[in-house]
Amino acid sequence: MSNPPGRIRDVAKETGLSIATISRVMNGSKNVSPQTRQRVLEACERLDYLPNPAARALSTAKSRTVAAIIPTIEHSVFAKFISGIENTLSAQDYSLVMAISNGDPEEELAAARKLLGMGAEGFILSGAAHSPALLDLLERRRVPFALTSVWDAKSTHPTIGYDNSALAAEAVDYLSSLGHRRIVVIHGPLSNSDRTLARREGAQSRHSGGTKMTFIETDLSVTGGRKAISDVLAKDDRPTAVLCFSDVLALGVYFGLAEAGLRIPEDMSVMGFDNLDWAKETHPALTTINLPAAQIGRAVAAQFIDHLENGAPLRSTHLEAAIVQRASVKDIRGSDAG
Amino acid sequence: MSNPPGRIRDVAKETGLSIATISRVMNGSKNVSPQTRQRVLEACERLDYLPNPAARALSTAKSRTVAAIIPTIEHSVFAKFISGIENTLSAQDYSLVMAISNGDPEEELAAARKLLGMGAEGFILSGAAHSPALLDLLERRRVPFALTSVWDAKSTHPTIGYDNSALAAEAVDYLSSLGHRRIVVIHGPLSNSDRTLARREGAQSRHSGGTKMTFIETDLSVTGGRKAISDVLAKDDRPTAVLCFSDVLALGVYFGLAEAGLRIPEDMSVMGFDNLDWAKETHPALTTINLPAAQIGRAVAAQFIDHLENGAPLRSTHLEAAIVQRASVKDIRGSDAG
DNA sequence: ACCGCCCATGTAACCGGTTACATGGGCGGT
DNA sequence: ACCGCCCATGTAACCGGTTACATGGGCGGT
Repeated sequence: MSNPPGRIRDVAKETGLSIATISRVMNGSKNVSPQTRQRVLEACERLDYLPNPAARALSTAKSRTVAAIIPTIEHSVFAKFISGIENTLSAQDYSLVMAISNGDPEEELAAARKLLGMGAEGFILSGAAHSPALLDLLERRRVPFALTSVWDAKSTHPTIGYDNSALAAEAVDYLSSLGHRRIVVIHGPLSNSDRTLARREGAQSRHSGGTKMTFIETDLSVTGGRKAISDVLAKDDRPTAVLCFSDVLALGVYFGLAEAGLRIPEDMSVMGFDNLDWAKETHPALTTINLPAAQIGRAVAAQFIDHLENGAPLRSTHLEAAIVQRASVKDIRGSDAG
Repeated sequence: MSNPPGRIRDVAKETGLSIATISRVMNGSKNVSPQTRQRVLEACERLDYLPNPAARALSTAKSRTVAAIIPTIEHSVFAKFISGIENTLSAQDYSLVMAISNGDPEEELAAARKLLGMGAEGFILSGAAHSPALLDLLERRRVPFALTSVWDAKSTHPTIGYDNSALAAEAVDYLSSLGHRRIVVIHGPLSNSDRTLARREGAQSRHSGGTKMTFIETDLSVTGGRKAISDVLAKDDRPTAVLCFSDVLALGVYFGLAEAGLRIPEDMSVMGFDNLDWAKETHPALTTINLPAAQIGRAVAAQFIDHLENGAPLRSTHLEAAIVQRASVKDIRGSDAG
């Protein structure tokens, strides 16, 4: 029957009403009599009518599309983040268009142009560092954007996330409080990851007194973590604890230590960052920092909807992240006081 | 200057040309003189002009939007798959809209309606089993779709992926060939996952002769794998090999065996399915089946583009998946011939 | 020198919605 | 009984592109 998808004029014809009334029903306008509404709804059902989103977007000048650019989707933290965004957006009939930047500001800029060309009317960016050309582009076009997975009260742009620097400092404090004085920090590439940089700076801020801290940069992967720990083991001065700025790296450390015949936490303590699903299942269970990735996704998406529908300003929002104490860090106070 | 985003009529005014010519330049039509083209391009640059995608979609009746529905994005295999789709699509200025069904056909149907309402003109579905209402909906609206991560020559719909049943059978054959006669198969929920079901049936098809096979259904997570293996260890009749229908489950088995003080593969062999990034880094390195997730994503996206642009039919495509032999499976021929 | 064709460009209709404004029927208040 | 207001509904312009068809200038062939 309706070979080309039903159009609003078909529904009007079917019901004997005008297209304006059909449109009012579809948009939940109040000035429609209940009988008419009912009649229209039935006709829509019969004709399988779905309003054409392009036509709607054109006449309302609203695309109901939000863009997100993430460095990678293969890291679970970002997958959860995207999933949180997607859920919240689609519940309000918004679409998400996303792009993957591989952490490269130039790729990010190119992706943003594409997404703009797809009608995105809001941008969810990851991290605090971006090409000035990108920020300029968005500002010139008056497209709102937010920086996520970071929280920085001093930023001139809205930031929604946690305080990477403070969390890393907290992790070091935690290890110190349990008597660890020789700590190796393993982290992913600093280039193009301001979040990693912030964590490193936070850790470094605790680099005082009797604590010796060494930083190792490696690939952000299980492989990277494993490589890093084998380098550590090759040297003489072994740390008592390894702090990884991602659970993925910690998993590599687990395998590296297992291969070397070292036990966690008896021979070496290991702490992660992320609290991925499996972190509680490792052997021993991984002590880590719980990052609320899905929650950030939901929060930022909700803010965008509120902004686009009601003009509510985007607000910087600090989400809590806390240490989850499990079994991979040992209290070595007294036993090894040096 | 251009507070509202530049429109095609602004560019026309700026260059003294008509909107038709501007449109021709933007679409790469051949009948435009080089000087004019140049002049238009410069004006577009100056005015920061990007064609309004809604207007374009409305007048061409093409949204350049493809939908993908996946059961979850938190499993790396799907994250890679989506990433493959997204890359290929965006290179041709198509957008991806995606939804997560949690493996529930009703949620999938609801999501599909939303995505249709967002203008999707092609659907990438996961697995072979879907609500009849969904298939009916898509067929009635003449929206093309493909079933992915499965390959079934007998399906009436295009399937793009690997043969889950054959791969599982191959895995069992491989274990048998190394002397394993008591095999436990650990898999995720059968309900709503025809892919898991196909694998189970494939394995079962080898349930002949002297091989004893036991199937355990659990959550598709590290936790699930760990729970399953601890149930196995609690019983008397221990298997010589554990085949997991996901690397994630295998990781749980690794931790469960480590906790029980059992060594892999000396005390028990473990085999996975997926070949996730970290599989080569576990200790011992995991023998598994390499599923070409990103490749499927790229292949299906490329087919959709070709279909939507040139009318090329969607073709069922069989992608190779092969066993990756690493160190987690032991050859026990001779040592334990019973 | 002139005719005709081709190519670059323009005109205007159209895609399918939304919404400001117009219209008119019915009901309440006097 | 009549007036006026309100509410349900309709008319038509508009959003910003694309494209079929129209137009006219210049060049090549005779």
